[in-house]
Amino acid sequence: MTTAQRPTLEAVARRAGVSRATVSRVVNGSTTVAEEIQEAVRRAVAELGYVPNLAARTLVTQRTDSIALIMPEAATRVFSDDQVFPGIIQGVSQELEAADKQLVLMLAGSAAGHDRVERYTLGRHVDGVLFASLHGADPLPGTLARAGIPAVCSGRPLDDSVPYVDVDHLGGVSRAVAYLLDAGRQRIATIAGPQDMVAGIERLAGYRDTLAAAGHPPLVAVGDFTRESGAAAMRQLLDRHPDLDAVFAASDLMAHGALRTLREAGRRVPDDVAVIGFDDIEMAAYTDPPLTTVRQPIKEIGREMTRLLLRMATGQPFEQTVILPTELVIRESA
Amino acid sequence: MTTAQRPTLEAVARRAGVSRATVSRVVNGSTTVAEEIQEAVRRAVAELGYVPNLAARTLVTQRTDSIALIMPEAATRVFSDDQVFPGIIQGVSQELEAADKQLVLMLAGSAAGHDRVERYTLGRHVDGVLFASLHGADPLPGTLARAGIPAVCSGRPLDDSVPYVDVDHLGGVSRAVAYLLDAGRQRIATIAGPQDMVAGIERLAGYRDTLAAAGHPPLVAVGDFTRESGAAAMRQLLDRHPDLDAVFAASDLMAHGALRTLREAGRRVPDDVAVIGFDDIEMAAYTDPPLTTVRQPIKEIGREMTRLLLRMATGQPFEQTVILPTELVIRESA
DNA sequence: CCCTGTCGTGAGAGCGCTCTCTCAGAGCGC
DNA sequence: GCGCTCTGAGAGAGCGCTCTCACGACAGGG
Repeated sequence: MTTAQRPTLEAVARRAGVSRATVSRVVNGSTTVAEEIQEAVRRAVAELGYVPNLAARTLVTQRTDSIALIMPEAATRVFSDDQVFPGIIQGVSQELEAADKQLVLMLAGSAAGHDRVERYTLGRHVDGVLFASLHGADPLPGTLARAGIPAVCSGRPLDDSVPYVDVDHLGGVSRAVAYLLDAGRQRIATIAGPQDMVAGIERLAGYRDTLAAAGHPPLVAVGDFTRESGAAAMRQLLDRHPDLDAVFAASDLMAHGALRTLREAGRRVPDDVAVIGFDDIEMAAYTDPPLTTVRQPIKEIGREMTRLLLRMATGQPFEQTVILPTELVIRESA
Repeated sequence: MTTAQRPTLEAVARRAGVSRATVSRVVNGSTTVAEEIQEAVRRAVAELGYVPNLAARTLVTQRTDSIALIMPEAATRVFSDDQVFPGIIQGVSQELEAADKQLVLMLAGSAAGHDRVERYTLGRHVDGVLFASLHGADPLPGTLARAGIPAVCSGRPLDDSVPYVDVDHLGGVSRAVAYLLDAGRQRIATIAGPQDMVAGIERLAGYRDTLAAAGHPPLVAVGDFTRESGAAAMRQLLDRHPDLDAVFAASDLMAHGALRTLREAGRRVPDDVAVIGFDDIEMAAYTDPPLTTVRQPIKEIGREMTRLLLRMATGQPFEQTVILPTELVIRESA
């Protein structure tokens, strides 16, 4: 334990022959300080290797210069290989880096974990809170909003309590289904996601609407975004509708599971059954056959959430809703 | 902005009819306070919804109760779908939660990002630093160690400057290769990982050693842990050694790429060529055929790193090195 | 020439907490 | 009954910073 006492403002001030206040002004970029004094202060800072003590600053400014990113640890989507998790983090991180703020990551798994998150965020230990893939109707965003703590969700919160960033699920799904229809597919089924998550709900709605508009009946099985659930749902669909000739899966992972089931059932893809997924994860290009899918800009979600939050935190005008575009990526499965 | 003034120690003290010091004692779990007074204080805390101001506490205790996890943003391994990243975070997070500390996540991509990490960690804004998959010979761990700031790496740092946690690469690889030998494979090739990363180096060494001990010549191609590189390396190997009958790939992603190349080349797996990967990522169970691979306990790495760091930070005795076991998972590709 | 305004700097008061030091009072031996 | 130790609680000093306010110097207008 080297106890090399770190230099304080005081030390810098003495060395530069000015007052603490002046050093503070220079360090924080005030323009009202004479050029040569600024120079002297900066030299002293460099010579002493001065680094401001954030705790002391926080104590008086009431800013922490850090924001929390809350992720539900248990959520299937988060820790499987669908890359939503790393993608969002990466986006958030980039945007925070530009703003010179810190990222405090909290995985809220257990009930105890949730309490901890609540204590920490409501205790104003961060300047704002980002929620990634909310599970159901968590009251925390609303609570934070009421406490005046900026918060942003990814995906529309069920109670509309805070601003959110989401992708155009409906548009993406609609394009995917339209593509299948254009290709002459007659019996288009879907493997839907969990119906307590916005992504699950919206993607199913998009499927229903587009199909209804074309006068086709919906063929629905429900999964939970995982491969296993996709494989199981596919079996169910084949049982109930042996004549289906296309499937839209609400996640690439489920599409992957479906692909396996189809192969086991002896159906050729895309000849017998066309398959389209959603997400465009890394793996989608490497399935057999490569997966046609709806790409969503995950990293952008993280970035937009962060931008929105920072605007809220600094009192700038901000939108209640940001919707990012999705895109149909054509490969070989459809 | 609701400016509901948050209650301070002072307020709690007044309400409970005691001094600030006593409230502090109760809040921090000192035992030298009479039971009924503790009770009164706790009631006041609950009634007022008091939450300690961490910044104020940090200012005097010099503890921040948070630790930094540094990840190289650019590293191929980190943001592809090999799940090393989420796995480590999850492990770290669980262990920190138990210790009631916060996780500050920093992605050090650019040179500017690296500077930022250095300033932040050397500025003692965290109680300790965790490095995930170091790239080459980063001097930062050593610098931190010299500054008396606890740090732990995943994988042996090239300069041995700080304690580290790693898995038993050699043992795992050795078991995999021995398994291939036992199955009567004669021409066993490897797709190695990048040779500037410990994981890449050690896994290749394990392959060489085991093969040499059995009197077989090494057949080596080098990749960078990604699918594409695995596919390319496999092509190279088939070109150079058309008679090979087994491949050990240093990552599942590369094994996946190799699988595709082998299929394109008309080789059957495992009949013509046996394939073994390393990592046991989620996807390994879903390749065609399902991948035999060496499992490494990623989440445990995160947990062990954190435990080690916390021990260092609290001045308890700690090991310089923790090696976690690997395990051969037999599926169908070998 | 004085008064007012402007600009740049310093003095000093806290921000909310912990921790040392002090002190009151209880218990006990002689 | 005196003085000792011991326990439990309070007083008060700061941790390092920001920010308001005051103040001196100088310029310009009356």
